[in-house]
Amino acid sequence: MTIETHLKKMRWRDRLSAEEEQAIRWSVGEVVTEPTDKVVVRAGEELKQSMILLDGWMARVKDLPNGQRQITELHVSGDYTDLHAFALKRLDHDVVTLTRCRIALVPHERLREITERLPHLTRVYWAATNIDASIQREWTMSLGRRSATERMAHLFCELDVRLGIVGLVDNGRYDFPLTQAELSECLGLTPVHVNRTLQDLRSKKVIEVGDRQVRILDLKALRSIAQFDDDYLYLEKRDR
Amino acid sequence: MTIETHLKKMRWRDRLSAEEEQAIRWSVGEVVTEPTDKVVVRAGEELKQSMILLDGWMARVKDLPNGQRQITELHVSGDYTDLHAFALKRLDHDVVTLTRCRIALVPHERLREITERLPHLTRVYWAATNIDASIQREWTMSLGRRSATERMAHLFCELDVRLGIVGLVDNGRYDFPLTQAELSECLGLTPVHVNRTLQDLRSKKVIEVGDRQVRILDLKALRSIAQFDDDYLYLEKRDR
DNA sequence: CGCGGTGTTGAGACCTGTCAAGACGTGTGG
DNA sequence: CCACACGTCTTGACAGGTCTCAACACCGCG
Repeated sequence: MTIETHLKKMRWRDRLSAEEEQAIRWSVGEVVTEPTDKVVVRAGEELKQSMILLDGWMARVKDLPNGQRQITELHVSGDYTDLHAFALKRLDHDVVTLTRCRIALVPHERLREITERLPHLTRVYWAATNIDASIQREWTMSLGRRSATERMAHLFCELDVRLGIVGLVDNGRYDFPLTQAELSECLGLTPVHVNRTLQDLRSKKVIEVGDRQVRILDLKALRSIAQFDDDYLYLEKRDR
Repeated sequence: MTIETHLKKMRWRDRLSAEEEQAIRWSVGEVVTEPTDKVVVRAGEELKQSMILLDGWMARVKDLPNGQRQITELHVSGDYTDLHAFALKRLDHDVVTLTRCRIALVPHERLREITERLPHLTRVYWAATNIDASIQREWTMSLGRRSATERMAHLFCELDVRLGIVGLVDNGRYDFPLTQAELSECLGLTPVHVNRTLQDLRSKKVIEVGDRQVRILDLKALRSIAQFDDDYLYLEKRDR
């Protein structure tokens, strides 16, 4: 995968001019590879660049003093994992790899230049961070109001859509490299209960999870369990 | 309260030039008053303006098809309640009043002009929406990993800081107009359990809640219960 | 061959939810 | 001024979802 994956995702929601696409390509500096389970960005540190994930899975993680962890968002190919760091300068959470990852680094200096010269692209990227926030809002709702089964079904629906956008879903099947422990950190559950909830979904014959991949057997039923509505993913073109 | 409250909050995190402050003042159009419990913005509708809350309390609410509700963020005087609507054009949640509110309306046309002419102010506002997202992330963490008592303590710590910024805390005391039912929608609990959790905090002699106000008796203990750390509120000046 | 990480299962505890009833305060209308 | 309705807060008994702790199976890998 290349930076084209990121462009593909951006084009899903906005019409980008040739100049803007060129600016995006120009903004990318070094491409690096990071191993599994590496804390790529640590909460609080001063940041001079942001990252576009080309290949692999990453996550935003918040730590509690007592050692508990909450994953607040998952990132897949084509995602800007910490574009918000450009405006914030430091983050309130870690950014970690969940698999081996290829990452394109974007110096903030270049993003700054985009905000100086390309107001429309700036608004588009602004919207991108807002959509991240929207996803987080949906997770908040899941944690507050959905049962374990619903919450899990919802996550798999979300990933189905987000991976679909960048062509990573094949016939209801997609790679899913998280361990049950990591999944439990997304869903606010214990690993044991994640295991039981997976069995519940499996027994309902809507989804199979295992072997580092997800297989959706009955998307309609899965969405119905999750009360899933993709509005919050803003999959539409708008003038910005 | 006037638009000055909003400026006060902005100045907490950024040095604004005279031109930028003027642009903010210029951006404000009509000021309107809305009654309690009004849905001011409904999820999905096309938006042409955003709102700065001058007086009162508002909230972002997400509805589930089955009628359950989750409040994903509370807004107080000086907050932009839906600045993200500028880039997104529609929202994935409602924005509602919790009290009688005075609201300044800001046409998106003027925000657009700011993004065309004032890149620094644009980055500052971009950061503002990112801080909203950070608050939401912290709520996600609360819902995922903190117990009812911790979660509630955390919320009251957060409000203590956020209201303090705009001068609405007097000696550990601040107005708090939410009903226990509304509080339960913030915390992902039932109203009954909110009642019991309040009694728990009260019996620990750290806080008293009632009569539409909060009185913090022992801030240190409250913060310790909540494992509160205000990093996520970004209360520092940075060059953007 | 043994080890660590991951997944699975069982029993019991605990936190939070559900349901129901009553107390209290406030505003309204007779 | 009283009667009443309504929203809010409070309490109790019980149910249920999720957690805790512990043990074991499985597997890839050194």
